[in-house]
Amino acid sequence: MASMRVKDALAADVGSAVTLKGWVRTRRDSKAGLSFIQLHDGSCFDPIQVVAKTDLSNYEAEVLHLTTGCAIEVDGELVESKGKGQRVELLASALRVVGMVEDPDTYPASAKRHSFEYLREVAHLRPRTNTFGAMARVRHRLAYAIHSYFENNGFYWVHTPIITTSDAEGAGHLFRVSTLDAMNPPLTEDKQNVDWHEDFFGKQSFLTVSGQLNVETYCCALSRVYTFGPTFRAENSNTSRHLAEFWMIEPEIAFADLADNAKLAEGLLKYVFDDLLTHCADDAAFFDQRIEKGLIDRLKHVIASPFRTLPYTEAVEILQKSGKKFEFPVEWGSDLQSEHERYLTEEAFNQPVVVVDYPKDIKAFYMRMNDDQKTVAAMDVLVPGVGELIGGSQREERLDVLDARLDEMGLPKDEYGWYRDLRRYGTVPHAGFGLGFERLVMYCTGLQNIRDAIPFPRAPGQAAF
RNA sequence: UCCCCGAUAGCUCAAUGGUAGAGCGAGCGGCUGUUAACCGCUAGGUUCCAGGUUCGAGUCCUGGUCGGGGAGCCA
Repeated sequence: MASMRVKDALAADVGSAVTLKGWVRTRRDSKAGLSFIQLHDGSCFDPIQVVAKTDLSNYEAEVLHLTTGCAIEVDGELVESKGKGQRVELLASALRVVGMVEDPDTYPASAKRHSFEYLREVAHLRPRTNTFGAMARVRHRLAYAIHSYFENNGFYWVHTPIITTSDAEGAGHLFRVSTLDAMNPPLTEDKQNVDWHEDFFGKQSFLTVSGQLNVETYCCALSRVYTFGPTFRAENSNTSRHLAEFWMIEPEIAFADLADNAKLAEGLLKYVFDDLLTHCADDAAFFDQRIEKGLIDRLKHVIASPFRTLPYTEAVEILQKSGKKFEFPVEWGSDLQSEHERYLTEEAFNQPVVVVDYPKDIKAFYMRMNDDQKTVAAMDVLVPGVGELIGGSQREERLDVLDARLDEMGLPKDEYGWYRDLRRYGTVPHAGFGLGFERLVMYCTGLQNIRDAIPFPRAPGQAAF
């Protein structure tokens, strides 16, 4: 008897003899001499209906005691369902209990609605629910689609380091990595500081906040590269859009400018949205129905719309002339707030908008100076529904300009030795962007809290499981 | 980190300062090719923690812990 996934069984021919293995969602008994068991194994959104009749040897002893969460194996034949709601069902010839629920009365994820807040407290069981099973599958498919897109377009995946010794990337607080004894660290001669020379790497080390600077080096050799891995921010920010540990996709392309960068972002987003709607149709339908109405139409709208490029300066003028009352005033030189971004992409244009050429004072040192000496070649991709999804830039490839920017921002040049070397030995215009993976998952599922878009969320004070 | 809100049964929530309640889930029974079924019965509580006010506190006050929403920061 062939062991099969529920997903395949639901599509298989009537008459097939199969074995299915999974967990019980619900059990309903009929005194006509049978029980209906909804069995799921995570292979797809839908469970399959198992029909267990009283002639099973363990019907009284075990089947009638199955509750939500029990693990079972079922041998049987796929038959046309006599009831409504499903094409086929599994008529059981044998049912083996693999793992019972110890105390059904206190099973934390019973067959009822639970709040997302509660399920975060039982993160080891939340994948058994519709929403988090679907989230996990969508997450997988998005990651797969991202790799596929890059593979199809000649990119190489570069594994940038998790541990770095650069403490001057300027992207928030870092988590320290150390093997020193926290209770009794070695001190410098004057006893005023910890002597980091004694630490594992001979200097201070941290968890990475971005793979960008590293991936630029491979970009300037392999031409088209990307990173896809975890990043860490020790910011004490407690919001529905921030995590201490999150995954980021950072492509980097050589011999390319900001327009090429925007085109890449557009191509990537459209590809992964389309792939998701094709390959996770059942999960997408669930999110569209139960989490955010109109989700699928929103994604289709992005797929069908050209992305509009809009210089920051024009964006500010549009916002100022909009007559719209914003909580924060709009003026040239300050960063766009979320409400401004939403207005531009939702009301002003109703299409994805790529805002480019931001004032240099609000952007990072490595972004390429424009000829006006006031703006840099940075871009934010704004999409209807959430606002900013991607941030990127053309990188400063001219060493003298880069050095001037480092000086201007008070950053130590000696910390950027290898980064500056790239500009001395065959420098080339290049560009890239960062896409927060969990924010992409949020956008594709409608989930409102980023902690529900990752299997095991890490946030200030939260690292159980 | 700042502002606001909250914490009562396994879960979701009620309860004017005066005997702690319901729905779901669970157990038992009934009924039915059922669809998060339906009907009945039963069990289930240190009302987040520590103080305080009061004849009396789930309720009011102070402090703490945890959670949620918003802001800042960003991806």
